[in-house]
Order: sequence, then structure tokens, then C-alpha cells
Amino acid sequence: MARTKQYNEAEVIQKAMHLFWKNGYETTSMQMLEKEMGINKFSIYSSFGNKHGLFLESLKLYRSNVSQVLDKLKKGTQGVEDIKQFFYDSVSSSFKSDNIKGCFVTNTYNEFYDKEDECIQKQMNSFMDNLKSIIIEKLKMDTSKNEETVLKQANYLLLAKHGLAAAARVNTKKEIADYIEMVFKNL
Amino acid sequence: MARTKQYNEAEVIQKAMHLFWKNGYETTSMQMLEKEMGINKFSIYSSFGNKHGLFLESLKLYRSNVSQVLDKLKKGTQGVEDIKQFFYDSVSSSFKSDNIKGCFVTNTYNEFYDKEDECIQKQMNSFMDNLKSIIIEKLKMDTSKNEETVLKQANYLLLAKHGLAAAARVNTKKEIADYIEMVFKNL
DNA sequence: ACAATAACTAAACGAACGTTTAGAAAAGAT
DNA sequence: ATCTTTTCTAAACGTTCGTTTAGTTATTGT
Repeated sequence: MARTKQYNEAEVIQKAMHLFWKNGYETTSMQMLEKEMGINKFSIYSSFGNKHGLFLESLKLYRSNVSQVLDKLKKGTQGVEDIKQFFYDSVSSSFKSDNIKGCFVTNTYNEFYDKEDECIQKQMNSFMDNLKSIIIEKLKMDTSKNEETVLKQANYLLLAKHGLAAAARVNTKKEIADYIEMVFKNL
Repeated sequence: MARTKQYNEAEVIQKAMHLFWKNGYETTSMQMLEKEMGINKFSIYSSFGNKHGLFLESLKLYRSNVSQVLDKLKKGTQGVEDIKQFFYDSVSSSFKSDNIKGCFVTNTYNEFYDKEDECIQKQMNSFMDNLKSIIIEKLKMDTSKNEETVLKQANYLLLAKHGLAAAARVNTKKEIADYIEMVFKNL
């Protein structure tokens, strides 16, 4: 046969993901990706097609990482308390090391909102829809709430989560903790 | 003397501001600015130095526009209710016409957060500090709140405002109204 | 050991970016 | 009306972008 790859695709995607996560799509250049991933442009293109393909793989990896946190939320039995814990879990990964970069999905959502990119939009919407249905499920555990209240609170929480992810990039851990506590005070 | 300018600087800044507001700094190209402002690149450079200078002028214009809303907040006598109204006022301009683009300052804050641009950072910080002190002032109108509570709630509201501005770009008017109502439910 | 084949390096591609510049057009002062 | 001065047009500047391509290196099966 022939020569074998000198890099592991899963490993280099992870490195690409962190770069995209930190800087966004447009700001991250192929040059930066080369350096961070430790492989040549040619290798990137032969493995992932193009920059966009690499970004999609990074998004998928992020989602699969985050699915652990979502599973934990899904399996919870404490309703609103589970959601609150999910909020904390969501931002906790932003504080590992010194890289505060919010939520990759939300960052992407903000960057691509008016870009008309079907692949990305699809990923975003399925993520958000999934999250919303889980939140509704948790809220319904409190049977005293009627349908309307549940939906209103779900919308509120989604927006709070969105805002939190955006704010997580520029605020301190304490400020964010205070914010989460206040958000759930209202439920 | 000689030929006179065929455009009004104040007018073209306004057009530039809307473009930057909608797209952010990097995404807005000189080509787009030429088209939107209706003048040539040469004119832009002779009036504003460079793209960065034009952006700073756009930010200043935005702040001076927004200062009306801030003055209204400052003059309010109803404490928390004034802040709530300020939240509504802040997003209302996003719904004039179909251009939902959040808060220009917050958008800029997010884009420039890790860019090390002193001029921009300075503008951002002075805006945020100013807003925070006004919010604290309003919260203190309720004399039953102690210093600690006031500071905590002010941080909460700033973060909520930040998140709101980010979310305003992707959410509907109703979702945003629901969010604001929930934010102020127990202050 | 050798030929075949895939992975690698590095240079170049066209396009778009922000910025500059040389020359044409126009308006006020004399 | 002419001269002077400034604005405007339009083309080109050097970089950087994402992407491609020719040529070299290395590994595997025979």
C-alpha cells in the first residue's frame, strides 16, 4: 500500500474546535488552524474538504461532548433544579483553563444568524429545539404549572441561557453565578 | 477657494453606523460602506481617516442617540420600574423597520472583547460604567435594600441587559417581552 | 529491494480586503 | 473668464484570505 497518516483525525478536530470556539468562524484563518492542529493545509483539506467542512466537524464534536451534560439534564428528577444545574454545567467548561469562550453553539448561532447557511442553521435549530423540549419536560414535573406558564418559562429560560452564553465571554465567574441564582429565583 | 463637499458628514456617518450595527466591524467591508454611504472610498478616507476612525465615529453617534434613552432613565423617579422601561426602550429601536440588530455597544463589546483595542475598550467601559452607576442609583430608591443587595441586583441587571442585547438579534418581540417581564418579576 | 501509492511540503493561485494615488472634474475668489 | 484649490473617479497598491497544485518523502505489500 502506501504511507499512513501521521496524525489522528479525532485529535486534530478537537484542536480545531477549540480555536473556532474561541475566535469564531471568520476570525479563524487556515494559517491559525495549521499551526494549532499541527498539520499542513493539504492534510486539512484532504481530511475535511474545506474550512467549512472542518467547522461542521468541530460543531459535531462539540455537540457530542455536550450531550453528556444534556443527558444528565434529561435523566434528572428534580425539575427546575436540574435545569439550574444544567446552566452551571454549561458555563463550567468555559472556566477550565483560562479560556472563557461561552457556548460554542450560541456563539455560532450569533455569528451565522443572518448568513443563510443551511447546514449550520440545521445544526443550530436541532440543538435549540432539543434543548427546549427537554426544558419543557423538566418544567412539567411541577404539575401545578399550566401549559401556558410552562411555555412562557421555557422561552424565558432559553433566552436566559442564550444571554448567559454570550455574557459568559466577558463576565467573571462570580457575576455569572449571581446571575444564574437570580434567573431561577423567578420560577 | 474651491469645490465643496457634495455630502453631509453627519448623514453618511448615520448610514455607516447602521451597517456596522447590523454586521459588526470585520464583516462590514469598505465596498459595502461605499455603497451604503453613497460616497467614494476616497471621500471616506479624507473625512474619517480610515475604517477604524469611521467605526469610532459611528459608535459615538450611537451613544449620542442612546443618551436620550439614558437621560430618560436618569430622570425617572420610579426606581426599578424605570430600569424596566429602559430595557424596553433599549430593544425597541431594534424593531423599527425590520432590522433587528440588538445593541450596537454590546455587539461591539462582544466582537472586540479579546482584540486589545484601547480606543474601543475605553468607549465600552465608560458606557458600561455609566449605565451601572445609573442602575445602582435607581435601585437605591428603594431604601429597604441594603448595599450588598443593590450591588448584586445591579450586576444581575447588567448581565441580563447584555444577554438581552445579544438575544435581541435572534428572538421575536414577544419572546423578548416575556423575558423582560420575568427578569423584573422579583426585584 | 523495489515499485506503488498515499501523505506530506511548499509554493502559487485568484479573489477580496483596507488603503493609497494619479488624474479629471468642479466650484469659489479674483 | 481664469486660476487655484479641493473633491471626486477609478485604478492600483501590498496583504491576507481560502484553496489548489506540482513535486518530494515515506510507508506498505509483494
